[in-house]
Amino acid sequence: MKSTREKILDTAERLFAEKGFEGVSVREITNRAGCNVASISYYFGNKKGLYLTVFRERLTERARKVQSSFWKELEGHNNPSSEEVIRALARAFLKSPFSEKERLLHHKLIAREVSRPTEAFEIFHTEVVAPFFDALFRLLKRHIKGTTTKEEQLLYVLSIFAQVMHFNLSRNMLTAITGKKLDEPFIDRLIEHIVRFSLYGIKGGKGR
Amino acid sequence: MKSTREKILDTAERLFAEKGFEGVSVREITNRAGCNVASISYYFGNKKGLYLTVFRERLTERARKVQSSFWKELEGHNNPSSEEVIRALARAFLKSPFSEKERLLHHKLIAREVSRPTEAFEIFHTEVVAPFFDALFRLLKRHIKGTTTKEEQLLYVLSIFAQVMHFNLSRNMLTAITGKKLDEPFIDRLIEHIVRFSLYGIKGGKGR
DNA sequence: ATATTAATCAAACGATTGTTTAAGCGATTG
DNA sequence: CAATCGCTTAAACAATCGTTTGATTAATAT
Repeated sequence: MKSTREKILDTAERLFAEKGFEGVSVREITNRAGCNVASISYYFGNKKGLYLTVFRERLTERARKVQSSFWKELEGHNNPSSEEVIRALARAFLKSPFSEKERLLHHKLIAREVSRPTEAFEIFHTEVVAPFFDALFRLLKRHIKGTTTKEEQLLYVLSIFAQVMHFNLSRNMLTAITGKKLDEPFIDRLIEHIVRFSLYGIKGGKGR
Repeated sequence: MKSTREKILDTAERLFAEKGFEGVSVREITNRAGCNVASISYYFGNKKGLYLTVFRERLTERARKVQSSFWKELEGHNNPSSEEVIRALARAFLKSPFSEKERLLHHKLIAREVSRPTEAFEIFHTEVVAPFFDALFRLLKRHIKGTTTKEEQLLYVLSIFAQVMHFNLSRNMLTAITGKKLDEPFIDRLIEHIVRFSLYGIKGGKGR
């Protein structure tokens, strides 16, 4: 059976993702976790301490799994093409080894921090985002035409990231507009869409 | 001088965008607006009524301006190319006739509703999003290769929309990574990036 | 078995939440 | 002048917020 501490983290992660930091009360968290209110100050100091712990112990770890599944996709290809890199990137974020629910939860929490950074963002950025972008940059650099700047390469990665986030977060709008569920085969088509969508600048463009 | 009602709407719009619905108290709104707490129930019934009014009177109107600036870009071209449509779309969203601050505010409020819909989303979707997507679809349909499905065309629009939202919301991360401010010339480069980024599927792709 | 530590609990704390009340204001109307 | 109106106000409301307290139970060590 799970410890009280873990049950609180499970519940808090879900509720923070759904409603945001101010949208959830500590009592809702502890009630759903089946424990006492005082447990939060006992294990995490206070509410903000709980929130930061969710990032430190849950999000950064999950993000590392996403990244390792990215590198796994590229294994064997010792000089992957830009298309292979982009597909691996899209797949890693949209087909990471989590349940659909877990992935949505993960991206919601990140999206909140990205659009309104707190102390949690600092943790996440230095530990996860920055080193990954660095590695990605080195990987893409080789295939770039002469005129492409570093800024442009970074924008490619950010554009992919943007789509992954948005397609996850705007499920309601997405299904309302397309009429399709966001199920496995649709996600596969989404990935190929992102790849196709992303290749023009590197491969097909006629320069600026 | 502005009426109390308008001052409340101004302040509420800004604070709801910054902190979200639960993140702001009615007293913070009225204090900053320089009026009494009771004014909210007097003019808007309650807090939620104020939030919905922000969407009804502010966001939908602003969204209509964005759309009309999109159609203005395409004026004269009676059969615009896909590149022209995409550029007009990106420009309308990133260079709409608002201040930078106003545009950021606008997108933050929408992003919140998209990732966690309330009643406000229904208003916004039926009044603004749905008819615009319909018109866009008719505009793009002409240039599509044989194999492209309607789903795919919708994904193109959503991918552009995703980037606009993300580049606006993730300013902190964007400047942290690229080292550039999100100023006018950078936004111009962003628009061209989005256009280039978006054309492969329609023009350059070799099919599926 | 006893002493010590860890974990959980109900209850209460003061502060803040959204909302309502009733009195008061100046301007307009009869 | 008196009455009515739209509007603003301070004060109070119950409810909920995050946090703390002190007692009680469970687990571990001596």
